[in-house]
Amino acid sequence: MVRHWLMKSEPDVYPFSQLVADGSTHWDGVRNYQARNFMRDAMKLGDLVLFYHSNTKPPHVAGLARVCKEGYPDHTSWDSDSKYFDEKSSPENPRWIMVDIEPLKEMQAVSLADLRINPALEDMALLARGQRLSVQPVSEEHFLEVCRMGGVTP
DNA sequence: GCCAACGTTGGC
DNA sequence: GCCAACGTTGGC
Repeated sequence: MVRHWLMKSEPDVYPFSQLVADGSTHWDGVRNYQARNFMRDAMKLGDLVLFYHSNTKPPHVAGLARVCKEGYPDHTSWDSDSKYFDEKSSPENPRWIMVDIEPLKEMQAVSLADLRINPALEDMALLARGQRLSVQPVSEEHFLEVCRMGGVTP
């Protein structure tokens, strides 16, 4: 079964266009346990991803991506030169996990405001007050609705 | 730039 | 195990 996800990236740091240019990327730097657990335990090859641009005006869903490698240790966690360095993580005992994703389709940007006013997305986790998970599950129904709003079919 | 919401840390 | 202090996220 293909699952559906939403992953946040700040476009100043890593925009969807960069993913398209790169062909694929490893999703390093997640340092939140809940998000890590999703990547470690639940994300599977071929799962579909809404690529969301946060901390920009306006925040929006920017494209569709797909998981192309399942969870494995995030090597930046034991790289003391990395801004994601965590002294409690090591190659022998990695604390943080990443997946690889690849671009699937570009889409028309769907702004957060447009998501909010769509009654079909009322229960979407992204829209819940105060939520800030950078990797989160999306129901198939919500996923397809966002795709429709962005003018793509997955 | 502000600040609400949330997660983590560490003293006790 | 509690909880205050602190740091981060991320919309506005």
